[in-house]
Amino acid sequence: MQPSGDLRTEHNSVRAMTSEQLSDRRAGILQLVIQDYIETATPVASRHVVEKYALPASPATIRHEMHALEQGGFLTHPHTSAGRVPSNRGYRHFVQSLMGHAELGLAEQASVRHQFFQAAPAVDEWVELAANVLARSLGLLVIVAPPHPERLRVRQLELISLNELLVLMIVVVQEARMIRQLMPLPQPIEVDELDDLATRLSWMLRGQSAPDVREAARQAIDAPDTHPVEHFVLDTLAQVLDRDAQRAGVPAIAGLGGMMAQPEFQQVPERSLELIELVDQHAAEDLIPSGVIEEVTIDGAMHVLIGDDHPTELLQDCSLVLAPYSSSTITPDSPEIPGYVGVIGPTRMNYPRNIAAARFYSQLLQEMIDAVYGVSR
Amino acid sequence: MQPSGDLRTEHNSVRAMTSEQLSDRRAGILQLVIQDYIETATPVASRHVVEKYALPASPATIRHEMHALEQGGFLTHPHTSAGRVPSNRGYRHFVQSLMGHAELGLAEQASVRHQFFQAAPAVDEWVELAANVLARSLGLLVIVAPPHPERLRVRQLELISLNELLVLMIVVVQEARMIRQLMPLPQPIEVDELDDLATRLSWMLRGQSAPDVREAARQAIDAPDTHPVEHFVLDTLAQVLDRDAQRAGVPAIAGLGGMMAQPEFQQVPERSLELIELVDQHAAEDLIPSGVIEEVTIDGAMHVLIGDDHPTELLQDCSLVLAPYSSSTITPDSPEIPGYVGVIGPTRMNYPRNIAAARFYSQLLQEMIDAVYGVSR
DNA sequence: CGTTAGCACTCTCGGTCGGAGAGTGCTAAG
DNA sequence: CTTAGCACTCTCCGACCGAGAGTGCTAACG
Repeated sequence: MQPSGDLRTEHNSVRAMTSEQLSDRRAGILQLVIQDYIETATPVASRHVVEKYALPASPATIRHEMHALEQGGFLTHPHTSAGRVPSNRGYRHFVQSLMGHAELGLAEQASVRHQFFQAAPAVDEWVELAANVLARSLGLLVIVAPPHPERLRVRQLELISLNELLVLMIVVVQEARMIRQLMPLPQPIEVDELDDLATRLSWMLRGQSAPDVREAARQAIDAPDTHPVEHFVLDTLAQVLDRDAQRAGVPAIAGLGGMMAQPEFQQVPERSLELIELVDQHAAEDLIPSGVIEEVTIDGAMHVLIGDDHPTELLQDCSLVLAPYSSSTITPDSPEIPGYVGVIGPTRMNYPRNIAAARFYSQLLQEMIDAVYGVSR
Repeated sequence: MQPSGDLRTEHNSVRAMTSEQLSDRRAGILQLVIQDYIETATPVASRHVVEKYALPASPATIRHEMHALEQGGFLTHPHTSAGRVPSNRGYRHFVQSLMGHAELGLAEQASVRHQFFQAAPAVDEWVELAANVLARSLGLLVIVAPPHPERLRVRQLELISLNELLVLMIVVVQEARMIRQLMPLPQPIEVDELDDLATRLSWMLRGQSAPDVREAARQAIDAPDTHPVEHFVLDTLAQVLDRDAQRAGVPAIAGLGGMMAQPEFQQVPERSLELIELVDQHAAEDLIPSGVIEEVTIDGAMHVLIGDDHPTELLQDCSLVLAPYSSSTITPDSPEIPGYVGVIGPTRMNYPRNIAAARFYSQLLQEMIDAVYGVSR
């Protein structure tokens, strides 16, 4: 799956706009208003926009247009005598039609790449790094998840005796992850015997996943001449494979600080508190609705959820930019749940920049993973 | 080092109190005021305390005593017509002399133990778990760090060929940690040769730490008949040992949500924001002053820092309970930096409970580590 | 001399009021 | 269609006020 330039927003099937196409000027004004509001976070007044952008029209005219835009549902104003604020619909139209396609600056791209090549070459590290760097650069909440296989398949098994009754099990799986597990034995075993067992199982299990291992464990129980520890090891291995398949996909979350510094969170303590609590508990599943993850798994396209698209009440006034990516190791017999780069911020977020950034980081992560894990022999 | 029941607070050498010993009644009132304030977070009035605790005296009398306590520096009041609030000195006296010795309830102890035995047996997991469970139970910020050796010593080395030019290096160190490192090779090497190299180096390096490995690398360069990859492997190994010694001690932080829910943070957005930012960046070193860590490394005793003991301005109105612990694997030739369980909350924290909890968790962690890693053969 | 009732005093808190400022919507003229 | 003018509305902010809460002081009492 190649991250496509294609952009999905919810509601995009609903072409409610056909009835009232926006004139060029009107669209231009909408764009200016949205850009200005994104920048200043204050309702934008007709007069302000005229002066700031040196429009060839009077405030009254602009007011007229703004009024029309409000009728169309693209703008609102918080009270009679305040400037205009984009509505969710306004943002949606902005993202779909008004805003151009942006890329991250080359200097920034280079600097980010540099940091990634400095880091230790492990997916977890990259994911963590991506979340931190991106969060810092955007000042928003960033959630980055690694792609992970649905099932892990054994590649190599090592058993290291720590003492008579304690063994360290190391499993290298096909997907180049590594799992370690301390294993207290039910009965002692000789070091030599343990080594033999490890090499034998390592051969036997190559390419197998949890269900296969379970099957092997069942057979080992029936076979008369096997060491009792063998069954125990197989059993533990199966458990560990399952457990780690779960754990492989845990996302990194960063940027709570920047997020809380956004003006929309300064005044609403109880909403802030909820959000802090979610992040504190690493509850990524509550921050990114599972429905979108499913869609993304199927179509692999970037998604932008704006405002009340969001099912969680907590994030009513927030938007989510989600850029999925997969490793190229994906094959029919080892299906994979894609990773993603998610940016969460107030609906008043810098969409062009955030979308470009999420796309760039997701592509970079994909590249990095492919470069290192892509070709296995 | 056994976590001792001994309790240190800063300033405890200063016996400024000798000049004015508190009468029994006065001390009792101080205790009531502090307990009440800890419970309610509102300034406590003379009348309130009389009614709530059915004191055999009138509000006026209590007022008199409170006045005296204020003269002595144990209480303050925020403004003329508010109840009394404990001062830092008041808290300090409370912790040192007034509050009794508390233990965690047996039911809670059992439940926590249970959770620990459920978890995967790895120090990192325990540390993470301890931070989460404790934070949730106290509703405060909790920082838990694992003890970690100053130097890592090699126990076993594995080299797993992923493809022609990419090798996964796995180092098991004496301290039962495991390090993995992906290593792009400067030139290809046969799989058999790689296996040989691994077993040979594994023997050769057993018990050695980074400086020794560096030395070995230097010798390998001079020796004429060694495969050029050998030097490269040794070099990487030395780097990795150093890097991981750093990384081994990273603390887990949890409980920001509960902390921000404390009334003292509801009204002060900019202070909250700073704190959120520190936690977001995992800046444990800014939350726990390094001076205390040093002291703790030397004397191994619990410490309680109250209010302006804290050098960081940010935590002026906070207290820190710090319970250090070490693994028993510590020997003269492998010095260890102790781990700790730290609880940070407003100075108005439940000291007896928090101290008991920190002590219990630190002892539990020590037990767990000793049970699994203590005896190595 | 310690204790207590009484009372004046002080300060916060919440609500109301009013003026300044900001923007809009409407209207009528260009 | 555009625009100047103007009335209207709503927020924001500071001032003000009264109620309530608690203290500190004083004087009387056992």
